[in-house]
Amino acid sequence: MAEASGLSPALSSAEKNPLHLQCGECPIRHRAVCARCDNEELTALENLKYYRRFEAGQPVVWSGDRMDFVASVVTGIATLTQTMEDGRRQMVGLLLPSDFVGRPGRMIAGYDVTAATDLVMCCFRRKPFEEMMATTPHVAQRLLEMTLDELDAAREWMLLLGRKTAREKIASLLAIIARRDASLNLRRASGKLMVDLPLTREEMADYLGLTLETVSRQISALKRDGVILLEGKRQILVPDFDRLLEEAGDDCDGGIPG
Amino acid sequence: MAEASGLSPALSSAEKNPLHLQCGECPIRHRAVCARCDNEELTALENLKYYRRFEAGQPVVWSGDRMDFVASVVTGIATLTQTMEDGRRQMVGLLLPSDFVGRPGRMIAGYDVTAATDLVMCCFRRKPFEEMMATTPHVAQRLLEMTLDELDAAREWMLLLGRKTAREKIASLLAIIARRDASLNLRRASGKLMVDLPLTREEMADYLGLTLETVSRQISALKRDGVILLEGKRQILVPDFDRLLEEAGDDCDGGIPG
DNA sequence: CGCCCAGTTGACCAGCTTCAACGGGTGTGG
DNA sequence: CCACACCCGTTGAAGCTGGTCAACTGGGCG
Repeated sequence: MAEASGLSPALSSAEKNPLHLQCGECPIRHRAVCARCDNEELTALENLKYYRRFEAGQPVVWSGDRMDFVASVVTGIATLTQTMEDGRRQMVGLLLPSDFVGRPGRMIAGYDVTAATDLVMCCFRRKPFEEMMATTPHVAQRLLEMTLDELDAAREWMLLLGRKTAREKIASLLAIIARRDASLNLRRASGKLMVDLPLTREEMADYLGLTLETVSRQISALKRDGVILLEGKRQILVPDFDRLLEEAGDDCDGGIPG
Repeated sequence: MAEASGLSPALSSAEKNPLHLQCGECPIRHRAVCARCDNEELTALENLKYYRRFEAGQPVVWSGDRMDFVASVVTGIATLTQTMEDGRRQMVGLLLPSDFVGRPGRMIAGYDVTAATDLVMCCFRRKPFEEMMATTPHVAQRLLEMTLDELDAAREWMLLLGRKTAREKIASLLAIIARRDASLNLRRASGKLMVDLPLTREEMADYLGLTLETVSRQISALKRDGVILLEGKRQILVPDFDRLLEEAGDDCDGGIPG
């Protein structure tokens, strides 16, 4: 994917390949690591950045590989997974648009990063990005904020993994995805809504610390009990979001305020 | 450690209360949020800080409470836990000396923080600390680094919670504690070593997503199999650290390099 | 058409939880 | 001083949740 510059009009037809997008028109401008940058900083980033695209299923990096860039997810979904020698896998992060990949100061990737759907990432070579972080405060500030948010999310996930039942886990996953894409559209999740599942049953299982069979069974059970309705395999209709939250075992406010 | 100023000999008798410690003599000086500060910044922090002590078992803050300070653990251990309405609990953080508590920019605590042992914390009122973060880069830089480390730790914990067996969980916990207090003493964990368990069986269970009975049984099993030896209930002798790592199911290098 | 992949469902089983009893150490009050 | 309670920890027995193994369906595609 991602052919070279101005040529090859055939390519952009099907995929609208954003070989270079102005930061000002970027869909994640207000949420990503660049959110707080002023115009000057943005220009600096503009000169540093380049886009990469990955097809669904492709690896972005493998754990242990050298990784010379950091990046923001622009569109699509990526997963962060850890694998044990015997093959047991656990997803440890779900990267949605505006989420950040890579750790400044570390050049070896700590996790497998995989494109779960077709994916566009806005990349920066590590070194220049680190220099920018050292000289301008806004990038570092925003990155701290985002990292703290991710830490909160990871901790909520720990509660799910350690203490929730399979049924609660499924309901929680649906609730989280619903909330995240409501917040992307600046809405509040409630009432009747549609959740577009970007993951296979196996990926959900990796996320939830379950097997794919259990995921399938519990989705069927939630459907039987009227908590959800399936529209195909990946589209899920939630008739009553509060009911879903009950099933998830969450406090109804759904986590950390502020 | 550091008697109180000049006065109140009665107070310092039983507990050696460090009512004020010079930053230069602080045991966590080189690892805490202040690690990178220069002398000037350190003086500023010196004027901001105050110590608080908590007895084992005491709450530091409850989730949902207003929290007007942030703090570093100086000595002792604190736990971060989340609780569901029906009482299920999951520990989401284990705070050892030099670890940071509280989130700049947020005034409501997101978790229950409890002293697992007698605890001394170096506290800063939130507002002045936030101002300091905004004006001097070193505190914010170090906090970002620490937060990224915590995120890595949380993700390793997710693998444990989601995919490891009870036996592996116990072995992992012992390995983590051994590594952490080896690194405090600037050693490398290996060969024969002693682990001082600062937690009750129930707290371990909360950490590992198990019941206290399962924890007890698996510790007994590891003892039977010669992986560990008990010296009392809380002291554990590990004859061969590599063997323990095998039991933990970890890669032998034990996690993220760099 | 046949193959592969994602998903569903069933039968059986293992690992962990639940419930319960018990032991040892410590603190307290008669 | 002992009796008692309480906490922490250990161990046993039984039950349930979720894992394992396997068969089957339906859709997409060479």
